[in-house]
Order: sequence, then C-alpha cells, then structure tokens
Amino acid sequence: MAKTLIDELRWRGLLFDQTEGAEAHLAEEKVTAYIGFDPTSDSLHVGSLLPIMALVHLQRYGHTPIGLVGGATGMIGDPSGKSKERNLLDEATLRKNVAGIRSLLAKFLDFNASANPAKLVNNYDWFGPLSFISVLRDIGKHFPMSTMLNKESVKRRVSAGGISYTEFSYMILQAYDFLHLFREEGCTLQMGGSDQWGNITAGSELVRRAADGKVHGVVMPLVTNSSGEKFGKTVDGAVWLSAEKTSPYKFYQFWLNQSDDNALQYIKFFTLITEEEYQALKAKHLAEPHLREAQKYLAGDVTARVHGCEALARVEKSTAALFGGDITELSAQEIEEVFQEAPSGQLSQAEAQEAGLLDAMVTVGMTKSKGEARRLIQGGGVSVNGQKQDNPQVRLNELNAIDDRLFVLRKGSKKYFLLRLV
RNA sequence: GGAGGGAUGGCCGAGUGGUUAAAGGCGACGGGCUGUAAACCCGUUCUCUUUUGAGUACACAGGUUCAAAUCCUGUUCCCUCCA
Repeated sequence: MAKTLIDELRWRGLLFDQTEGAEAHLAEEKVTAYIGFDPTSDSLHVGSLLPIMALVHLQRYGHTPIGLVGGATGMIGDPSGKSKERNLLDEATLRKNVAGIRSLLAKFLDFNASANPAKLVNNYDWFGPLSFISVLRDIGKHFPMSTMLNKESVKRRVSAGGISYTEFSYMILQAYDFLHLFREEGCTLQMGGSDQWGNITAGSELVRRAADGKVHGVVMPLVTNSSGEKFGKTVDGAVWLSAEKTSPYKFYQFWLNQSDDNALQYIKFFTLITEEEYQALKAKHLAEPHLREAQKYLAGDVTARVHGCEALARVEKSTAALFGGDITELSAQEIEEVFQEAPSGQLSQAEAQEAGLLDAMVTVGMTKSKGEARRLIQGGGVSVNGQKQDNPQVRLNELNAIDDRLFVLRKGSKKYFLLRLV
C-alpha cells in the first residue's frame, strides 16, 4: 500500500489527533485541505513553520493546499489558549499583515502546479459582505448553545474572569470558514495545531448540519523544546521568517544552537528529509554527536528554504569566520550584514582618536559604566575584532579598525556590538 | 476586637550597637572545559570612579549614641494564634 499523507505525518511525529475517517478519506482520494493563519503580525515566526510544512506535505501527496489568512477572524481574536481578552487590530494593519503572509507562503508552495495548485484565500472576502442578520439566521441556527459553552477554551475563559461576546463568537466565524470552503472549493479537510481542535470540530459540525457534508480534521502537536517551553522565542524575542525582522545569520544560528534532542525532532518537523535519510543521519549524529551533523543539516535546510541558497552561503561563510576563523577576513559590508541586529554605537573619527576601549564599550551599550567595563576586561570577557583584550587602558587608535571604520566588540562568546566611525 | 511575629541587596535568607557594602544559597554576567551543547569548575554581581577613592543603602519618618540593619517613638504593609 502506498504511503499516505497520514503515514508521512505519523513518522514525523506530526500527527496529534484526527477525526474519524480522516485517514481513509486521504488514502482514497485527492482532497482539498486548508490551514488558517493568524495575521496578527506582518510576518510569521518559526512557530508558524509547522502548519506551513503541513501544507507542503499536502501538496507533495497530490492534495490541494489552501492557505487561509484570517483577515476577518484576526479582527476578532481567537480565545483558544489565551487567558485574556485580545486587543483588536485595525483594518489597515491587517491588510498589511495579510499581504506579508501571502508573500511568505509563496516561498513554500507551488501556485502553478497543473493538477493541484496551492491557493490563498482571505476570509475577509466572504465575511466582509455578510450581514449580521444572515449570520444569525443561516449560521447561528446551527450552533447549539450547550455545545458552545462546553468548549474547553470557553469554559476556561468564563471561569478565569470572563469572555466577551465578540471572542465567544470567534468559533462561529472559524466554523463558517470551513463551510464556505467546503461549498466553494470542495474543501474537505482542515489541519492545524492541536489548540485548533475545538475550532476544527466546530467547523465540521457546521458543515454536517448546514450542508449535510462530511469533512475531516487533522491536528498537529504544538511545538515545544525538550523542556516544554514555547518554541521560537529567544532572549531577543521571536525568531521571524522575514529577513527584515530576523537576519538570515541569526535565523541560521537559532537552528544551529538547538540541543541534540530538539535538532533531531525538528529535522522531522521542518525539513523534507525522507525516513531513510533521517535514520542514517540520526545514527551518524548519535555516533559522533560533537560533529553536530543534525544541527547543521537542520539549519542549512531550513535557512535555504526560507532565505534561499545564496543567503545560506553567506551566513555559512560568516559563521565560519566568527567561530574558529578570523573575523578580519570579512569585509566591513559583510560584518554589517551579520550584525544587522547587534547593538551599535558610533564615534566621529576625531572622538575615536581620544577615546579608549572603556569609552567605546559604554558607547555601544555593552556596559553601563566604565567601572563595569573595566571589570569585564579584567575578567577576560572582551575582545575587539576577534582579539581578546586584557588591558583596560588601551586606546582605540592602537587597535585596527576594519576598513578603517568598524570595530566589532564582543562580550562573552556570543554577544556582539558594533562601533562605527563616522 | 485581643495576643504575638515580621519587613534586609534581582529573589531566598543570615545578621541584635563598632573592620557589615552586609554570611550563605539561587539567579544573572564573565572565564575554563566542550560540540557556538549539557554537566562541572573558577571569578564578578549597590552606583560612579584614572584599580588608591567617593556616594548611597537593610519598609517609611523621626529620635538616642562618638558610632545603628541592629536601641527608642510614630506610620504603612504582611503573617500567625484567640474571639
């Protein structure tokens, strides 16, 4: 028997739960399926990579993937997993966010495939013209109050201080998405994170009642790291998928720094590795963990898919220079790119003549005071352009600036600061 | 309403008149080891400073004293027991 999408998800650990009959349905025919994306920001972060990959797998198995951006639902706010009422986004912001997500999804999915081209829809398109009266008459009728009140997300919120009518109605909107796509696109499957289970079953319930149709749901586990923390957050904030918000270098580093367990898990989640290749890689990694084959594979694969091969080559060069290599091999321009998000400061050429290293450290914000800067140097925690500094008295003009205009100050092993001379 | 206990640095927690900027632990930061890891080991951790030095600090406000986190008075907050 040929491998099915469900089999694929299963070995990857991406199958959390499915409605009855979903597996048979996917095995028997090519289906149209959708996943919703929340447009609360103009970019998606790595947490959204999982549903994106689910769409990719769908398409690879010959099914037709639909990405749904929640232009309308985003204006309401999903109460699932939230403990507080959400702030509502205004229309202009949402429009911008929807456009950003659209361009991002385009990197992963084939919109020109002859048999099963991917599609993108925005539920604002069908909710916009819908009148309140017709919602109450045609949709609301199919929602028994008892069912809605029994939803886990609602119960939790009611006991934890309340939920507004607006957010309470969210599940109706989301369920209607499914009904609409079932009618217009013949869509018979919705996927999502396991936190979407309630919304998905509400949708299939509505399709059954309102259109007498049988539709299915498949949910994936929520990604956490091995200690159960939320995935995709670093000390500097979320890791985004757009180069403007998270530089390719930092993106690459995020994946490269995953622990062994997580790296192996994430390879199954976020790359298209085959099961055979995976087993081979895993065996190799376990035999020689210090080589970190798993992390390198993961970082390389995901970075290439999100930012392109060219960007990957650049960040690999920078990584090699920064860790083990010589930072002075990089041009000032390359350094600027690597340290796009690094804190920085600037001094005029004249000021730099006068300034010492201590002043420079305070200028770029590495330390709050010269006293602290002095202690850090004495503790051996400071290097400039890759050279460890042990003399707090050193003047800047005794050190060589890269291309006469840039100093890379490093605190500890990974915190970088840029000092520009202007 | 009655009786008692307490408030110390990011957190926990010692300290009851004089080398106490305040033990110890946690956290954070730096170093070593290493795989840009985990574990472990070492160092730093009130503020400013040209390492000497100065200024603030033990709930808040006053007071006693040459000298107070430590004693006294008042205020605020917290806890326990009794009603």
